[in-house]
Amino acid sequence: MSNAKVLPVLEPAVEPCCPPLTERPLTAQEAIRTAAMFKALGDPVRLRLFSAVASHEGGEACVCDISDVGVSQPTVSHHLKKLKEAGLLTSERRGTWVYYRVEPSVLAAMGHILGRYAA
Amino acid sequence: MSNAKVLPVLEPAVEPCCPPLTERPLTAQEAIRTAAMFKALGDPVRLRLFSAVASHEGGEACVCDISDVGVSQPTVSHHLKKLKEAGLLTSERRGTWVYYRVEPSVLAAMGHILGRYAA
DNA sequence: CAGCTATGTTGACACATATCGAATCAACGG
DNA sequence: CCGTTGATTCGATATGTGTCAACATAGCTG
Repeated sequence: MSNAKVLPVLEPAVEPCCPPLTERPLTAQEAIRTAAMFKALGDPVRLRLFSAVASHEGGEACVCDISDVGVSQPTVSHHLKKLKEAGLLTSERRGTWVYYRVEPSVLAAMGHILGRYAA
Repeated sequence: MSNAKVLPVLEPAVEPCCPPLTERPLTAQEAIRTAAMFKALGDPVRLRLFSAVASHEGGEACVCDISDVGVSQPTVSHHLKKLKEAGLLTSERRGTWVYYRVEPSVLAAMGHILGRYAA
């Protein structure tokens, strides 16, 4: 028992977690956290889905708009779930369709971690 | 024999390949290319190794300086090879030790791809 | 309510990858 | 030239991951 911070999935790595890669060597904890964000974008299908949402009008898109990436519908759903778990996307059901939206803070954190190279 | 451009490892995806994720949906080709870069940083051990090199004095470090990440020496070598194949690091042998150095252009490309979020 | 469409979930499988031990290669020193 | 130390490669294995078919769920519409 003890504390309730055990569940890893409830912490989508949104908070400003880690310093730029050039500042000092990351600790094991920081590396696990940061790697999860990069890993989420480390798959071509996920990257295309994310890009489709990010570039869509209004910063959001329903699954029906973005599901044409060459894989089956369950696979699309699977990848969207991964992106959501990584904190990169949020979803909301409005009637028949489910809309996905980009979470800017996590992208900002990734840009921050890349440090001076990203500038 | 024929031409010498057969080896795939000679194309480390350094050139400015892709637009920001928010500009338009990535094509399949672009996504494969971009995902490879993010994937390389999507492992905690690789991230720690890369951070150790990036934050080391002079922007370079020998394997002996950074191999204390909790995995065996062959595993360290394996991950460094992956980072090199992704174009994130370059290596050079000087006497007994091998020195690794950050390739800034790839990091810049990643920052560019993150788009306005990284700023 | 019945049927239809849009998403999500489950189970299974093929493939990739992270890891280690052992062997090998490279440089240095006696 | 041989032994030592650092670094990579090889072989094997366990785990992770992407994928799809089948099924389940949610909401609209008649």
